[in-house]
Amino acid sequence: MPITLKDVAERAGVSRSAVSRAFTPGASVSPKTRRKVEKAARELGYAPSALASALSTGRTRLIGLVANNFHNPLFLEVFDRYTRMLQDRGLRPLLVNLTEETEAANSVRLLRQYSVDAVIVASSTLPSGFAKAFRDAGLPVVHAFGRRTASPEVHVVGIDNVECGRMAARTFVTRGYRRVAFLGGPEHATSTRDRLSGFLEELKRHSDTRVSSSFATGYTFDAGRAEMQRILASGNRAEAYFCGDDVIAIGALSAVRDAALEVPRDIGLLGLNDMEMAGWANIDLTTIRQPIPEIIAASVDLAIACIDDSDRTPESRLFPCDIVERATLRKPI
Amino acid sequence: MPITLKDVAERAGVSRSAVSRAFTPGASVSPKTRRKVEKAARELGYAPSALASALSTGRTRLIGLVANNFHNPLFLEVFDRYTRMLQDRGLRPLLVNLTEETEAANSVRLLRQYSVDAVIVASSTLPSGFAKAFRDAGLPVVHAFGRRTASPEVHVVGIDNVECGRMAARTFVTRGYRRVAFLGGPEHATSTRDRLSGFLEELKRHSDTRVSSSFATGYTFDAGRAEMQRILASGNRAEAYFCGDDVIAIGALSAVRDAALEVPRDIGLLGLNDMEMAGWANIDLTTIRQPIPEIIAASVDLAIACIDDSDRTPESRLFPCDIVERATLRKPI
DNA sequence: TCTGCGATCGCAAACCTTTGCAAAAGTCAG
DNA sequence: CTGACTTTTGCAAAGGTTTGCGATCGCAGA
Repeated sequence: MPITLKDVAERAGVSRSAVSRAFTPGASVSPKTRRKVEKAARELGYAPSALASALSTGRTRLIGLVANNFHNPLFLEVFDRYTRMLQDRGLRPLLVNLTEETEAANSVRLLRQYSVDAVIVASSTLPSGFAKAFRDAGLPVVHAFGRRTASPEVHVVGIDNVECGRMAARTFVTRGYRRVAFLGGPEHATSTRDRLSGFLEELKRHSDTRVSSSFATGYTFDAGRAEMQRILASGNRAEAYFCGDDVIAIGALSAVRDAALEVPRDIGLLGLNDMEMAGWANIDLTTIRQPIPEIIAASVDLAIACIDDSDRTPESRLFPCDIVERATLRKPI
Repeated sequence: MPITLKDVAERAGVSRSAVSRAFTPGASVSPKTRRKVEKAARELGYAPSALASALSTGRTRLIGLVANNFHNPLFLEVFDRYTRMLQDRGLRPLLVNLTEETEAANSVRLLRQYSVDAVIVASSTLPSGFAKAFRDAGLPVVHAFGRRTASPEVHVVGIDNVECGRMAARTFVTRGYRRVAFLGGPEHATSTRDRLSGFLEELKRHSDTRVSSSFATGYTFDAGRAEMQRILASGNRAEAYFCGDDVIAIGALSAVRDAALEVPRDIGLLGLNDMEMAGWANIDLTTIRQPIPEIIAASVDLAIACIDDSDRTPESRLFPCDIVERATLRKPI
């Protein structure tokens, strides 16, 4: 039923190889045959089978895009950019949803069955065992939004969470906040811990500041709101909070407003990520922008590089973040 | 390098066919050979190549998941459910991002190259030409979140937008609103038009109500906010607004609050979709819930059915919506 | 006309699996 | 033990493409 190389070859009066070469950039074909082939292909509506091609070349042009966070709106933007960037480079994303998946072996089997050329893990919370399992299965792996370690076992692209913590601390200090706090995501998450440690480290240099910290139970609106409510109820609040994520900050913001407090007059909030919603007029969250486009571009480029050179030594590429000035923090003094 | 059928066959001391059959549910294999094969496969870490299998069977178990809306947070939930539901059925989503794509031919070529078994178009705004182009290329197509037409050209799963409009109208009437309005998405979108026509139709039966309508320029927060600001500035506002989408409603809500008006005392708002955010405490939007899980399940089931019976006559499956009672509309009187 | 040399071309094998068919093995009754 | 079955097994072809290798072509120079 479908049109194959052979059909095109017959119609164009050339061999199958000629047709194949006409569709392979850089292959040796005379302009004349190329024209004949193109004409025949057009008339027949031929589309080369990526499957068969993959079988001979060993390249599927399929990239496993692994994610486990489908609740943070930021990831919609992430998917948008990944799919488009991969498409632009002639690659296709095979989306793998690891929500509730605990067994790396399953995902490995799945990715190997479809012989993806590489895997991009786009998650800050996926246990590192997964990335390692993929690598051990011989798949080139890039962990985007991952954590830099001293001797990385897979390629990592992301931000320096420790430096983000420092940046938050400096931001608070230069704006005259003296009693500050960290309102993180889940305590065990490595990103949370890194941000906190940078935050504390930088604040140590300012002996006139007091700092406290607490953790929301998840990277969600409700968790952020609940934690801020608890803080406010305790009657012992800080002047400004560095939240582990925009969505936590937005939850905290709602708790603050419900308590009839004003932002930034009574309490300051600083988010992290700069998701689209942070810019909405009713939120207008001052936040640390994570350079998503750069991270995504770098992870795709790195994945492509790994395909050709499958055992290049793992590297980490970290991108600097910057403050997006909005309305939930006092201006610098 | 990769382990193939042949390697397993040699190690198990059986033929390649035996191995293949051991992995094919329902094939005729003796328990003894099955055990031998399974043992060898396990020891070798064999994963059957979906590609080669696809080449023989003509089935890739790949489903093209086509979308063009990566800004409405609702779609994150949609992707989550699709990927998981497809995974559960042993199918894989090949995500195709059609943002800014105007030429259906490109997408057709792409989907044919990877010989997807079926295509699910998940979009309420994609021009119907795309779905038709896919169908004309011989691909089974299901249009989810699409529009029912008298004689559908592809399978459609979604909601009855006209009925949603009527439901909104009835809701307003039973709560004693007499000056009501429609604040739709882009005027040309068929979903917008259907909702409006149902809304107007139902209100005709209530001669004591006055109705007006206007349109946001897109299904976005900013567009909803801008349109509501325009309305408020005109000094001629209605008592309650039926918004074409939650995100528009949330934008409108922010404009209302900025104008120091109170919801629902001064102005009522009704959304459509019930996205996760609508339930956030600082929004608490009364809205018409679209039964996403049912729509997605039905569209996947339909797609699967189409694979086996590729020219079954197109049908539409529409699901009823219901009101989610929250805090932006008066209670029924 | 003949030689030499690239450029182009076609053959056929290879990639890995499935499956129709026929042969082999197993089962069971008589 | 035989014959009539049924179940299991292996062979080989098929599916669509790529690619190494040897053959052919076109063309320039002698």
